Amino acid sequence: MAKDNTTESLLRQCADAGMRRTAALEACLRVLVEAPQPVTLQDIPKSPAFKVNADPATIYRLIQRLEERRIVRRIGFHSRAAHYCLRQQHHHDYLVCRDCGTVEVLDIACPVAHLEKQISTESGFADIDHELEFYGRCAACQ
Amino acid sequence: MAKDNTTESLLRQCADAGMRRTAALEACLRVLVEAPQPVTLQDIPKSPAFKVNADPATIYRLIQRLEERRIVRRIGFHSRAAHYCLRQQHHHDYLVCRDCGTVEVLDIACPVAHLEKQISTESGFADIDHELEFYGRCAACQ
DNA sequence: TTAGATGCAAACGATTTGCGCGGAA
DNA sequence: TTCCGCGCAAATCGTTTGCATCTAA
Repeated sequence: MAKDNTTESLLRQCADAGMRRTAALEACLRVLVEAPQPVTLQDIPKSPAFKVNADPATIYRLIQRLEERRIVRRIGFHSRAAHYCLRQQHHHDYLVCRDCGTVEVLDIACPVAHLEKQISTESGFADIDHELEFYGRCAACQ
Repeated sequence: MAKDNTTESLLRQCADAGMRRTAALEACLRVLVEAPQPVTLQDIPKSPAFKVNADPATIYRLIQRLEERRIVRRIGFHSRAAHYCLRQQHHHDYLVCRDCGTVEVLDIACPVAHLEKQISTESGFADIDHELEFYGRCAACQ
């Protein structure tokens, strides 16, 4: 498979936002498109979908630009490293094991999306989104 | 003011959980009791409520033990440093500015507490709690 | 007396930044 | 041709750990 449509459309979106079309950018986007769950900066070059060489600093700066342009979303979890996923994908909430760090994507209707507008009005904050994670001990760690 | 009841009761709780009653522990607890919002490890010794000298490593290990005993809760936000607050205090959700990092405590009934049991049943995870933050741009940063 | 706490200093891991070269537009 | 993006290397920052000493119980 060369470039699937999704990666291609993201690349166009990046170009429209003033980013140059480089091999590293394309590789990062492809990893994000194929990732079943949020990835860390170190995960990215390890993915088989990442077919070029790139310096960690380059990946860092790319993701930073993608985040500024609101193409990717940063997620905290509780690990030392930040995780990232595409905003274009459907919003998810997560279930994380506090012992082993396993992340599961929750398949529930997000229960708080409707609060954003209300909070925005009451607080004066703009561009509100949210992050919701459940933490517990997974079956294997109990 | 010497030792308010809250700090004193936490100290007892710690003793019951096998921790020794030390000056550093008491100072940490007092800072947490008085903090209007979650604090970082570096914030703790800067607080006027922290009246002794203590090494960062000591504070780190104290908070770690308090977290293991589930006396304090860790919160991610998106800053580099983790934040901590007392679990005994009423659970809160937060509104954070993505530009300046300001944290506001949200005064809303938490909309997801009731989901924890359901998620626990469906996933096999135990001891579930959650973290919910809204991110936006505060009035000053717009 | 003695297991748990502390201080000091060094190790770590994940970014984060400065700089000069190279390639997309 | 220009300016953005890249690799390389060094600097930061927030922990995290090893070890010898101290002290609450």
